[in-house]
Amino acid sequence: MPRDTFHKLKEEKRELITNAFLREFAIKTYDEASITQVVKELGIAKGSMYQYFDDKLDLFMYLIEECSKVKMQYTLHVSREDYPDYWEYFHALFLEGLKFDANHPLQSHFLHNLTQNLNSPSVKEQFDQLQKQVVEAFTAMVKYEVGIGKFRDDVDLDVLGFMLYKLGTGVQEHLEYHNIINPQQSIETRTPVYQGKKKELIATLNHYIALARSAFDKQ
Amino acid sequence: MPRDTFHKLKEEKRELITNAFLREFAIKTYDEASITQVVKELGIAKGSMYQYFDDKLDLFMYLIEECSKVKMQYTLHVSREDYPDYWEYFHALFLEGLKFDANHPLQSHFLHNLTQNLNSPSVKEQFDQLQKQVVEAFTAMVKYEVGIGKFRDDVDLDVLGFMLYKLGTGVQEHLEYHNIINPQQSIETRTPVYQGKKKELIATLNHYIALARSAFDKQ
DNA sequence: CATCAATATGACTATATGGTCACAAATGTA
DNA sequence: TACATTTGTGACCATATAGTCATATTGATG
Repeated sequence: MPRDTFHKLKEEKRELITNAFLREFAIKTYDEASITQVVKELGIAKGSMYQYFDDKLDLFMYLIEECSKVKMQYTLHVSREDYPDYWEYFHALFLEGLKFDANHPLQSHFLHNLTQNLNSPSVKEQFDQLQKQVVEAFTAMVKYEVGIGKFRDDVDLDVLGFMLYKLGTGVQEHLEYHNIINPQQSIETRTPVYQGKKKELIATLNHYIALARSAFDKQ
Repeated sequence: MPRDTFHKLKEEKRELITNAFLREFAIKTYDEASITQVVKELGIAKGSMYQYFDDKLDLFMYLIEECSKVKMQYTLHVSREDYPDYWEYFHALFLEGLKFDANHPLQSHFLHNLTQNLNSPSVKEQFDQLQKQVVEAFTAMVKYEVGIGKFRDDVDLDVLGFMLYKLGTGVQEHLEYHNIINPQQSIETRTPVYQGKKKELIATLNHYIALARSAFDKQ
């Protein structure tokens, strides 16, 4: 948690600082990211940062929380009940992700880099915790779908849940792997990751959904 | 590539060195792994290491290569033609992996840690290259199965390939996530990762295969 | 204006490590 | 034994950064 001092800052300065660090952590590993550098860039003293945050990890967690909040505003709009089918819901979630990316590129960049970022041993614990939350959310969804007879019931729920989680991250990784999106480059050019790639994303997403339907749906 | 000096070493010493570093890289990130420490442990001079290898990366790549060779000896036994069905072949590959793990725990540990290991920016390039090889291998398999009419042909080959790749890594990650296996602990106790967990592995594997059959097979 | 608390500052410390290099030891050769 | 070549050695250097702290600055308050 940031200290009071940070919250008391003028909004402008607070955002300047937040954004500068978002940028740093968006292109570097947690361990690589240098407070010294960013602070120099910002023209503020390093000591000040330690008046705002307990330490590097505190700062990092704050950034995660802020970005998550912003993204939530988008995904919480989408509600399962509005869709007759889980996969249309799943699809809709991705579209919200697109909006988020377009409107908040910096936050999107940061979150894109998070996976790699979090492999640093220094934040492994935090990563495991986050991952657990996400997997559990997916497992809960699966459970619901099985319950209402939409998903198959002959496969372990945990397997379905974990696979659904992997499916979510898989689409993005697929697009990165095939150079359709390039988060690193997008960060440099400060453009949304999916700018001009909406069609490609949706096409790939639909392919994955086609596979997933066969795998998950009760036949 | 290790220097000649290294190859000329007595086999015993060569293995002592190799094993010590396998252990180090099995429990730490590439960046975290400390040559200084291992060398101290081994009781040899740091300078000697630089007579054996160009640098840290050279050493690391050597370890990858050695372990891969050993594992290959197992997986190359399995041939697609001996199975009527891709998934039985897939299953058989995992069983060979089990044998490898049981007979070469150290190498298995190292390879298990490789994924996390390779997220260090210092070796990102190497990781991408390795990943590319693996994904391409899977994509080739998929292409073959589609060709002989076993796999569906209405989904992009790249999607099938990438998903199959994810499936391979997914089973292991699933077991780790659910604490069925614990590579870190296994390294400490120097026991094979899957020791006493064969049944669990196979059960989970079969669940994933059940899903995959529905997803990939031509109906 | 004077006083006190909250902030800002940046030189400095502690800490590690990859890699080098001049020199020592060992091994081979004749 | 005398010489040459290959190996082994470990003190040393360059490098970088998270975090600290005594001090200076600012701002509010009466």
